[in-house]
Amino acid sequence: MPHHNCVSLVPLFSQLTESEQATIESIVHRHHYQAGETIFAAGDPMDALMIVASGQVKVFQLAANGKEQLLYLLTTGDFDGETALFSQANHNSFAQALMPTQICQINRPEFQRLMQKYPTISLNLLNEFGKRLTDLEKRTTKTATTSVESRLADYLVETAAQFESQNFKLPLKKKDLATYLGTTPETISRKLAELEQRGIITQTGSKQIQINDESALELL
Amino acid sequence: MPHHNCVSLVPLFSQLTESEQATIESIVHRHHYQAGETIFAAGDPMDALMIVASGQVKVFQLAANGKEQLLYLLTTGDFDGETALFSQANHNSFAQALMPTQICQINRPEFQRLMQKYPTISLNLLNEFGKRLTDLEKRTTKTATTSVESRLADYLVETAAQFESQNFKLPLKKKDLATYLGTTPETISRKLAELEQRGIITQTGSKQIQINDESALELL
DNA sequence: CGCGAAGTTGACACGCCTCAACTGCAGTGG
DNA sequence: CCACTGCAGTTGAGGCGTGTCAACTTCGCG
Repeated sequence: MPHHNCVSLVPLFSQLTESEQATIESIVHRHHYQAGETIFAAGDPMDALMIVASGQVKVFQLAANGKEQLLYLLTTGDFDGETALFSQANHNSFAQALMPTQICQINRPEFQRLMQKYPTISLNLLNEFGKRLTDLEKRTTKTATTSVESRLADYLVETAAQFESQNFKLPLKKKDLATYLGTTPETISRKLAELEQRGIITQTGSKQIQINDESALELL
Repeated sequence: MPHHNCVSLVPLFSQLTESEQATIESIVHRHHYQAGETIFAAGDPMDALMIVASGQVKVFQLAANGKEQLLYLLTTGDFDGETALFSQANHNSFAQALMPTQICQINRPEFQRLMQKYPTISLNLLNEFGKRLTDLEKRTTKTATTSVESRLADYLVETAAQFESQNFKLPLKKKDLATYLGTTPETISRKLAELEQRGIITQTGSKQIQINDESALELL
């Protein structure tokens, strides 16, 4: 099996020359996970940056009552685990592979050396953090202030934008989509049925969605 | 009126020598705001780092339906506006002074020069971003998965920890506390009354809270 | 002292969660 | 290749938490 190149996938390193990237590639540790496997769990020591080379990873937290909250869905080129690459700390979330997934890791000391050597990396990291903060702030506001219907509509519009198509397949199980939107699978099911009945969307296959009236979705 | 020193207040610059800090202090722009005044609004161009020298600032978003979500409460030494110190962008939130407040600002180009000159600043910034992300992730999970009662209890415990006392004054109006916790003033009022009736807390004065049974609060 | 904002309390409605039963689908092994 | 099993998704009935609206009280400040 050919080794997937991780480093070149990540915007984090994109300003570096090819030979610099190759150097980094050589200090990376590779792992493979099967669908359903746990990559890290809350409480684990956080000592490496994790890059998704291929596959799909869900990052989530568990509340005290056992309820799950999906925080991020990582695909090729995404990374996580940076939050405590500076100070020693433990993970406060879980990461689980949703399909066969290749992961590359760079452990803390090595990553810190890289940041010192190539200051552009910290700038990229800062930018990425900024994006995530902005995104999370928006999500927090949405979940706290609007109805499930709005949030779902919003999600559909955003997802269509990502796929650049009004007809797409949900990248998540409805169960996971529910925890992402802060609701339950039952409610998702009902709201989708309602949107379909109103003619705003059509559910062609399982997870296959066709948006008929985007403007209707946008005004919630 | 004596100029408050901003730079030395902020952990961001704490590794620098006094003379370096003094240099930075000299390029800072000062502003004064009265209670209720808007510091920036969503849509404004974001071109400066804002440091709170004294006073209190609330940072919030407005949802499409007009509802408010309190994101951060900034006090002396806190800063904001960094998210787009790298790429040009607009604010997506509002900032409003809650009392007479001194603000120091460093605009983008100057801040960028500083970061180049003193790499320690970007590391500190990275750390701060990490903390905020972790905090926001936790809050998102809480609001999405637990009841208002839990969230309020949690908030009380955390606030008591900050004040290092079981008897403290809420630093916010209940109205704002409500938007922070993703609920309404009425519900806050009722839940506090309920906690008091259960003997878990006592409300001595307006906004004055006395925690009687912290462990009861902790298990929601 | 008096005004306006903040906070309280009650009645009410409704969105959404819960629980449970049923259906559909995919993977597995006989 | 088809039954078997288990999980994903659907649908229904019911109840609870919390938002809403309105009236009243209290607080804070000029």
